[in-house]
Amino acid sequence: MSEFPPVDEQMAILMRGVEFGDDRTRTNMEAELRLRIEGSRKDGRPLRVYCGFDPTSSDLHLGHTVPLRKLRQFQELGHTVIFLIGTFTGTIGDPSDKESARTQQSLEEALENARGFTQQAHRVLDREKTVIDYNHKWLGELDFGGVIRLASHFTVQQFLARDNFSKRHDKGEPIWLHEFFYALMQGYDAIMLDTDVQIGGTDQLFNLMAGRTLMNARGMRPQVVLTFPILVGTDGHARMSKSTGNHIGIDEAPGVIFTKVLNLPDHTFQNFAELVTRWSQEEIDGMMTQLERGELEPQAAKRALAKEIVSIFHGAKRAEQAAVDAVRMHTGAAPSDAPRFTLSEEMNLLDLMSASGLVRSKGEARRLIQQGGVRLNGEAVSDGVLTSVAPNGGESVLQVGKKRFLRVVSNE
RNA sequence: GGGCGGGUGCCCGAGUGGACAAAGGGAUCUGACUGUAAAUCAGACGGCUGUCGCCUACGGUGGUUCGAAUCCGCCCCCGCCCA
Repeated sequence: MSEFPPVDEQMAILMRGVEFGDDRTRTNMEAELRLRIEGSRKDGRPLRVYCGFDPTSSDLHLGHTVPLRKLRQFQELGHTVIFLIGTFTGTIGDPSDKESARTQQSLEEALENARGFTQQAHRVLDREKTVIDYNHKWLGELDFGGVIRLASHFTVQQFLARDNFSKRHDKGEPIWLHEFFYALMQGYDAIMLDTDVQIGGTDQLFNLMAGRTLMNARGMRPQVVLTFPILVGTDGHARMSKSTGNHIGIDEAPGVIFTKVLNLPDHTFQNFAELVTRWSQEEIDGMMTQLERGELEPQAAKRALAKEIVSIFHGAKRAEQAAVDAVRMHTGAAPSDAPRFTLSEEMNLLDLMSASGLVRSKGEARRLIQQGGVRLNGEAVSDGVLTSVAPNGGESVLQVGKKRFLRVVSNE
């Protein structure tokens, strides 16, 4: 049976982008993966590959797509991919994410979020070939004895060696006991899914390794672990995450994604190009050289990046539109996807801005107007109460700052 | 279980009876500048209100007081040290 591509071909694709803290781990994992692939080819058995995602919100962002695209590659090579939703782990909070260590959600919330998650994941994964599973199914069933047995394979020192625990420990910041169990749960997932390979971000290395420890303890062949670089957020430094507020959601409007990418700090270009585009390494290297030589404007590079990213999730046509809109917006015209507000009676600007959701409160609207940040049809507004808009059949454009637009229309 | 120190606005953090919607910093927003970037400078940053005004806020709750983020009682939570 050789329905799988040759080993070297598979290795080349799968190892692309893999990053470990040290070379030893890399060589070991690479060797182990090769053995697995050889075995799979010989027996005609697809590898079982999984990656877990905590449904802390119902939306996936670009950071999630990095491992998703790797899963997709496994799928295309004929392997079995399990999209595991952390319906249980999500209720605990991953200590890798300092904020979420505290916010625990209910299973109901997790399941609710999982719906949007799955739907969005199918934009990257092959719907037909993806196995979806939920870890509350087995983690929720584990009894206390089972938990203790899992815990007995680790020492406290092992956990304290982990960067984010040791730092917090030194600073006297709280480390909740339940946070320690996060790694155990992820490891147990690997056991229950009987995986060959688990992938994740480099920040997940500890958790992925815990899976190996536990599988070993059970006499199972430990999973191969592949980790990938972390995608930075729009601030250019911190890991992309919704709770940090530096994310670019794949379900966001094309125009929003486009401008967010365009506004990324220049130095993030390579990180994004390598992790979230379909460009080949050669193309990216070429662009990097051009950038260094000053032959390519950083902004032009980001424009191309923005177009590419939008077209991945929304198609080439809408990416083109978003590019056009970005230019229009720069000249003060409303983009084609600006929200609309239908006026049924004459309203002053304060009421209009607050009713349409353009601002959170009238106080905010007052402040913005005072600061000269509000324009009506291109003209700066000086008073929100005296200025009003009446339904006249035409369209008025209300603008806040540089990016927020509202098209005010009336149904007359 | 004991001792000590804490719990303040989105985050960090000052404030120990009135001058507190609460210093300062960060984040954010607006303006200037600019490459629709970064950096920098200026302003804003609980809600309602056409400037004086009102309401809601300093872990929770109940008090003391003309008046409490500030004092007292009880409760909940966190850190350090001891057991």
